[in-house]
Amino acid sequence: MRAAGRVSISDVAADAGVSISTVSAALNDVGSARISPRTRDRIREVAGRLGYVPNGLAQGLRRQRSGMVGFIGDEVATTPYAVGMILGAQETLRAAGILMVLMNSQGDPALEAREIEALRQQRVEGILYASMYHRRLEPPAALRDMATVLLDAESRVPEVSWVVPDEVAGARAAVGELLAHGHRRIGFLNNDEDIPAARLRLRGFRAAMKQAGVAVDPALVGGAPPTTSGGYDAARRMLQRADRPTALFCFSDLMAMGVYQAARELGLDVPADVSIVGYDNMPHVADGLLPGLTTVELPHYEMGAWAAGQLLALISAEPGQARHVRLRGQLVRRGSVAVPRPIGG
Amino acid sequence: MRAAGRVSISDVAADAGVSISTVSAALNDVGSARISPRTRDRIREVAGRLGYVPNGLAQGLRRQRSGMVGFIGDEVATTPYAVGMILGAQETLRAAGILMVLMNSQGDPALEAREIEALRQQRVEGILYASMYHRRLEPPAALRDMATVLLDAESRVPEVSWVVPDEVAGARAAVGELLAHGHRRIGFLNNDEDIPAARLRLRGFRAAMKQAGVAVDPALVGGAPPTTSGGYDAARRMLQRADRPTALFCFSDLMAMGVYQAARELGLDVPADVSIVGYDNMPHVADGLLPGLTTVELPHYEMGAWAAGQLLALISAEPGQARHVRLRGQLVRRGSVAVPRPIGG
DNA sequence: ACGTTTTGCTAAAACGTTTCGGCACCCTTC
DNA sequence: GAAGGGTGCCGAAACGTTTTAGCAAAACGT
Repeated sequence: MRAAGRVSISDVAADAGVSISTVSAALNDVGSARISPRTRDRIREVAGRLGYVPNGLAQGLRRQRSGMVGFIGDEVATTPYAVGMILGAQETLRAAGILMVLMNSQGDPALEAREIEALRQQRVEGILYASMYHRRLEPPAALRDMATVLLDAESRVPEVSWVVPDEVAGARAAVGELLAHGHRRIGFLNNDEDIPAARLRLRGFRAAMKQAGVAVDPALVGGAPPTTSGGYDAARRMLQRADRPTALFCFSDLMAMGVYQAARELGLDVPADVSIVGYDNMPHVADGLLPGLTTVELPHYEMGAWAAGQLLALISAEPGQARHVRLRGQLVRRGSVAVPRPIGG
Repeated sequence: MRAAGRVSISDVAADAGVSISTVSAALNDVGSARISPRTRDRIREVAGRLGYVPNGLAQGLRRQRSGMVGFIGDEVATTPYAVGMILGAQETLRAAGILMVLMNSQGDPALEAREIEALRQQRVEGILYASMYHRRLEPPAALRDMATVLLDAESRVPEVSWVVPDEVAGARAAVGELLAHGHRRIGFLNNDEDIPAARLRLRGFRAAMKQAGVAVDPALVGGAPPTTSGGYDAARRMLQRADRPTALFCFSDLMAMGVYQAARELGLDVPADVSIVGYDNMPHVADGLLPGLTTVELPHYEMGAWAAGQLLALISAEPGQARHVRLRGQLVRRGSVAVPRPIGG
C-alpha cells in the first residue's frame, strides 16, 4: 500500500547516469539549460520506466508555490447549487494545473478560522470564498492578506473581487418572455426576505414592464417565503381574484412548483390558463415538473469559472486588479409559457 | 497580497534567542525533548506575536505525510447527491486534520488518469473514489498501489473497501410503512434499468410483502425510467385499473413526483386515495411536494463519513483491512401515507 | 596551433521543517 | 572533590526539489 511515489529524482539520475540537476532540467524543459537530445530522451525513458512522479511538496517548497487554492463555502455544500460553482471553479483551475482544496464552515466563524489556518499552513495561493445565495458579505479578517475572490456575494470594500448573478437582467428576460407571448396581466411572486436578489429582480420586473408600456398592478406583486408552500399560498390568493393574472413570474422554481399545485387545484391548466416562469433552473425540479418549467438559470458554473480565473490573475499579477462582475443567466424555455387565452373563455 | 506566512521557524528562533530545533520541539510538544516551561512559553509567545504558521509543505516533505487525501467523483459533482458525500467525508477528515482535494473526472478515463497523477504528485495519502449512484465498478489501475475507498459503489475485487446504501433494508422500511397503515394492494414502480439498486429494492419489496403474508400481484410491479415523466406514465396506467393499488412505492422521488401529477389528474387525492412512498429524500423535491413525500433517505452523508474513516484506518494501519459496508437510510415520514379508504367509497 | 565560443553537464545552496545524537551545565551523592 | 545522573539546549543531517554559477571538453575562427 505504501509504495506510491517511492522513486525520487536521484533514483532517476543514478539510473540514467547523470546528475539530478540534469534530470530536473530535462524533465522541466528548462530553456536556459543545454542538454543533448540523446541525454534528454534517455532521462525521459528512465523516468517513465521507473514510474517517477515528482514530489509536489518538495517542488512547492522550493518554488514557493504550492499549486493549490482553497474553496471555502459557508453552508454552501449543503445545497445543490454548490456543485455548479465548485465544478466551474475546478475546471478552470485544472486547466492551470492547480488543485482545489475544499472546506465548508457551516457558518461557524470559529471553525472557519481554523480552516483558513489549515489552508494557510498548506500555503494555498488563494481563496475562493463562496456564498450559497446572492448576498452582501465581508470576507473574514483572516483573509485580509490573501488573494481572495468572492463567489455569489458582493463586498462593500472595493479591493476585493466578486462575481454575482445579474438579477436585473434575469428578471427582465423572464418577464420579457411572458410579454413576448402577449401577456399583459403579469403577476410577480417575490421572495419576502430583504436580500439583493429580491430587490433586484423586482427592479428587473418593473423595468421590463415599463419598457413594454404595461402598467404594474400593485395587487399582482406579492411577497412570500421562497418555498413550495410559500408559492402555493400566494398563488391561491392571486389566482382566485376576478382579475387574476394570466401569467406568474416566480422568485424561485420552488415557488413555481407550489404555483403548479395551486393552479391544478383551482382547475387552471398550465400553461393554457396560466403561464409560469421560475428562477434558478433547479436541477430535477424545473425539468421534473409537468409541463417543464420555463425558468432563468443561475449561472453557477460560469460564476465558479470566472472566480477561479480572476483568482489566478490575482495570484500571478502583482498589481492585483480587483474586479466586480454580474453574470447573466440564460432563460431556459420549457413548456410552462403559452399565449394567454381570454379569462373565462 | 503576498504577505501570507512569510515568517519561518528561524525567524521565531532568532526572536526568541533559541535554536530552531528548540522552537520545533516546543511548538510540537515533543515528549522526548526537555524544554523548560519558561522557554516554551517564550517561544509560544513569540510565535503568536510574529504570526508564525508552520509550512505544511516542508512538514509534509520531512514527515513523509502530506496530510491530504483526494476525492474523485465520476460525474458525481453534477448531482445534488454529491454534496452529502463530500460533506460527510470532509467532516471526518477535518477532525483528523486532513485536507481534502476535490477532483471530478466527468467519466473521462484520460482526464481521470491525469487527475490521479496530479494527486499522486501532491502525495495525497489516499483516495476516496465516489460514484454518483449505487453501482458495480472497479477503481482504475492507477489507484492499485494507493489506499482507496469506494463510495456508493461495490467492487468485485475483495481487497478494496467500499460502502453502499442498504437497498434491501430501505425498500423493506418503505413497504413496511405502507403495510403498517393497513395497505394490502401495494404497487411498486421500479427503475427499469439493470442496476443493483433496482434489483435489491425489488428484493426488499418482495421480502416485506412476504413477511406480512401479502401476495404480490405481478400486475402491480412495473418498471419505468426513474424520471418524473417515467413515474407519471406508469402511474397513469396503474391507477386507472379497476383493481388499482391503494399505495405506490416508487424507486425514486422523481418518479413519485410524477405519480402526484398523475393522481391529481385522475381525481385521486394524495394520500387519502393513494398513498405514496419515494426513495432518495431528494432535497427540495421530497420536502417540496404537497403533501410532503414520505421517502427513504439515501445515507450519503453517512457513507461519506464512513468512507473517510475507513480511509484513515487504511492509511495508518499497515495491515490495511478491507471492509465492505451497506448503510441503512432512515425512513423520512411526511404526509404522503395514510390509512387506505375503500376504493370507490 | 592557439585563443574564443559553444555545448553539455555538475556541484552546491536553498526552500522550511523534524529528529537524532551530543554537549555543557547543575545537582546529588558518597 | 570526584563520579554519576538529570536537565536544557544545540548542530547537523535529511526530506526532494530548483536554480545559479561554473567547469571541462569540444567546436570554431584565424
